[in-house]
Amino acid sequence: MKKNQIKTVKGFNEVLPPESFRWRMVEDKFRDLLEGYGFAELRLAMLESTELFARSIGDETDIVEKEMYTFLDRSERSLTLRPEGTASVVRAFNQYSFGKTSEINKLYYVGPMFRYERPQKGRYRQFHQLGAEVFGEASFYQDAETLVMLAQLFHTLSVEGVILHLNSLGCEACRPAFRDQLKSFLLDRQTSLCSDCQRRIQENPLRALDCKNPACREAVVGAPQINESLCDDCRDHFSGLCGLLDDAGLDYQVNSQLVRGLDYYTRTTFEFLAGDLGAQNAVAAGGRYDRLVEELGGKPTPAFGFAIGFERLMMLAGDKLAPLSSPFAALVPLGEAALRRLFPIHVNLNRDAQVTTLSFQQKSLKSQLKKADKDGVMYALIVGPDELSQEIAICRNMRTKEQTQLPLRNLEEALQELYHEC
RNA sequence: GUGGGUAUAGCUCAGUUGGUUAGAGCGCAGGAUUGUGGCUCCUGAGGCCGAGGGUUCAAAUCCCUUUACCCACCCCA
Repeated sequence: MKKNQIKTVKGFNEVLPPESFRWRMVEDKFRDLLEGYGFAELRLAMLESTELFARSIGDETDIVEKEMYTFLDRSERSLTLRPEGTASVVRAFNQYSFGKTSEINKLYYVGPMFRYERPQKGRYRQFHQLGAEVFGEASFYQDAETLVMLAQLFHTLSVEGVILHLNSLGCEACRPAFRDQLKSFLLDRQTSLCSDCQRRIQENPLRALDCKNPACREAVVGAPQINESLCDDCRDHFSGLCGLLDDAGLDYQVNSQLVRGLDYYTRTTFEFLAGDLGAQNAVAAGGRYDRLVEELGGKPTPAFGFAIGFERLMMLAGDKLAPLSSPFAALVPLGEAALRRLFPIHVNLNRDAQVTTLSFQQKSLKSQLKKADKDGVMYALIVGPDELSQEIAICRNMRTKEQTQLPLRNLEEALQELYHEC
């Protein structure tokens, strides 16, 4: 690395070949699955008004307090690179009045998110999420459909050992009472909590349940459980969902400590946890957020959504994907005249798929065949001065070493035919 | 923001108590075979030893500073 070499900024990792091919395969599978369930893609802005995230994610959350890329632009507006996708989707849902044109809206997105954190395994400052949101459906059937769909995605990608953790956070009817109950529980044990949790008692007491500090974990043993104070509606919603998951044969663990780092969730919340991802073990997470659309200025609209960490998904799925396909044949010209003759055939054949390779560099037969072998082609089509004068091409089967002659005049059609045969 | 580790060729890594011109494997290029791939053999290109400073006759090696990367805490997808 040269002294003045300019490099990517810290934590902004790029995806290079051949990894980029694998990303495309996984992304395509995600799109196919989601579109099969009636979702449509939204391609949204990556830069938003800071206020959007402060209002949706919650200004007491770690994300908003210390992890956002926030700056003033030349007009002194406070802008933020999006740290997650849901806020933007809800903003768009309201801005473009999706709710008025259709009862149910199912939307998905794929793209980079930005959080200013110390990078480590499975965590980057620019990372990518595959996410989806469903608006206008309050039924627990929707929660179940979405969770089963996610499990299907993992199955399609041969990702194993991912466990669904599930909880309900209640709604505005039952959560306030629980919060108060939890608050007084925590206040009694205030001195044994970490400083973060002491601060959280007032603004975000639920978060203390999820703290990983050993002292806090011990202190919250015996804390009031949210699922014991759910209202009847929330209880029915949660047990209805669990019943549907049982019917679908989808395993899950109810985890009453599971709290999301974002404030907007109500009722169902979940995480898909993977055993072999190290410390960053949540590969997908989400839940229901029935109040957020209204809080961001829209009509009251129930909603359910999730996001998948693309990098984390790739760590689980990456090496199980099908190998990359090879080009079918190598065109091997010897001399300028042969190259010139083969060029139009080459470009015509590659219109829809990579059928042929062609070197423009006048390399030796030996090195061209070497390259053809490395590329894994089925055939090499050799055309030199001798073949040109006889109007033929030598067609060498790279596996059997068998060589036949093809008329140069119909070479394009002959290759086309061979290609479609295999 | 807090710890720990690492930094030598495109990649993976050796490099002794400081001592001539810094090494291997893989990869890349060429040749052995004037027009036939994989195996083998030979040859070659490719390095400011992360950067800056210091100690020394002499530094990849010792000291200081700094940066980047990795892992963990934290947070989360």
